[in-house]
Amino acid sequence: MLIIAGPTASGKSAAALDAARVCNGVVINADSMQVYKGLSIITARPTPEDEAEAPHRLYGWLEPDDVCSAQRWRDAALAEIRAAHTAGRLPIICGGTGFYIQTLTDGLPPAPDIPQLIREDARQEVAADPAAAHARLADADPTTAARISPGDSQRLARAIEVWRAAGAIPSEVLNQPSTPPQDLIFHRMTLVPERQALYERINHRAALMADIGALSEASAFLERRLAPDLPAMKAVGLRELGAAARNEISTLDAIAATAQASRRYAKRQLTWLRNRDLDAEIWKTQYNSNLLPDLVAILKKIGLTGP
RNA sequence: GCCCAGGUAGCUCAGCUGGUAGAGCAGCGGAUUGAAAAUCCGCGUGUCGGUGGUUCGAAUCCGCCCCUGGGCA
Repeated sequence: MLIIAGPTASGKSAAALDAARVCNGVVINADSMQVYKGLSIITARPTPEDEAEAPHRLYGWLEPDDVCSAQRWRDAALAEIRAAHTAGRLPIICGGTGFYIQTLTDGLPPAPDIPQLIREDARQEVAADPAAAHARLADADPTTAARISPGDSQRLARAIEVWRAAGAIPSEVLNQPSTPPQDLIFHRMTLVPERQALYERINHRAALMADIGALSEASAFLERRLAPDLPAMKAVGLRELGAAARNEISTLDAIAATAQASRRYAKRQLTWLRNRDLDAEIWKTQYNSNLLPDLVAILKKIGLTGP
């Protein structure tokens, strides 16, 4: 199977679509926001026209108030990969959520299911007094506390909910070997555009989104009045574009804020790709060039397509 | 041509009476063990317009020059 990664706006989707056409593939989404319905423009999902050209999976497959997770995505992706192989198609994982892809390639240690009540309690405990929560964790589980910054509310709450749900400290619960799938061969490609060109592309794309209806998409989504801490509510630009739709801020300001948040996101992705995806083939790309010939050459080299 | 006001970080600007400079924003590096487009940690990145001078010492005082904005002609 093929994995195409890269920061936001690096051209992953187009590359994946090209690859799918060339070698009878099915594109499987590995983006934590594109999994939700109702966020197409804002998350730059492949268009219906794109989707008509090759099978696309795990795009918009969850309701907006649903909660995806690395585990959940991994299970679904593995099922899609098996299905593709059964159908004689090449699975092409495409997305910018490095953590999701890591759970696929490296596996994930088993962990307890967290009852909703425990999850909420843990969050409240951390919100009420982060320092005290961190201190309690440090008391029981110094190893885990040491790797979590006291200000990192998300990981702190996670550690506490595992602790509560499992009835054992996280360093014991999670310290089990993860098992990567033994029967899958991963061919990894990472698209890395030059930084300035990437930022320009991001800026341009933010303006384009507003032109093609991002404001009304955002306001329609926000009218659902979902809990603000649901994952889908954290899509870059959602709040800003919604505020512009309600005339609370100018469209120009919303575009600028969206572009800036996207640039910061892209920077974090690049950090991940640089330091985590060490066995990936790095593709230093330029936007004005046609990637297809290189892509075909690589696919042939690794035997994923005929002569 | 003359008179004002300015020229300090990528941007907007602070820097009192001389002791080789600091805020915000932007940016950069890193972490990432099941909500990751999330969450968190770290970092000023500088010919103080140029050039002479005064001084132990100049972003700061003085001369000349250059540039920008405004005003008067």
